[in-house]
Amino acid sequence: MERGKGYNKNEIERILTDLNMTGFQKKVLMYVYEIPKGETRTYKQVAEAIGHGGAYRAVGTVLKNNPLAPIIPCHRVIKSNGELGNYSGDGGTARKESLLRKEGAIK
DNA sequence: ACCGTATCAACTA
DNA sequence: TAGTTGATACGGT
Repeated sequence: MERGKGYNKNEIERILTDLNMTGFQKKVLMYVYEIPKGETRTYKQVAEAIGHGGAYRAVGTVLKNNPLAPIIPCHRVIKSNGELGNYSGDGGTARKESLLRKEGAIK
């Protein structure tokens, strides 16, 4: 059941608040945190899901600043074109592709 | 296929 | 307060 993170949605919200994150930042991070394994979401879809439809650019800005990189599966967020986009984590976009392929989210 | 423009939020000076 | 940046999207040429 537990993947080893040991964090709950409530904990994430508490941490984000403690980091002085704005509502937009928290919405994006929490939504991405709830993306199920094997599923991928586009930046635009995430933006619309949190109520900021056209803020797909801002979504990328948030993930780039992503203070919870090891706990939030930011690698599940891709471009609307089906491309992976970019990734500021260790290994860069190559790592992102590897993770998504491993989960079966992509071919 | 390539380039330019549109749009939104956060960061820095 | 204003200017710049950025892990994008879409349309026109």
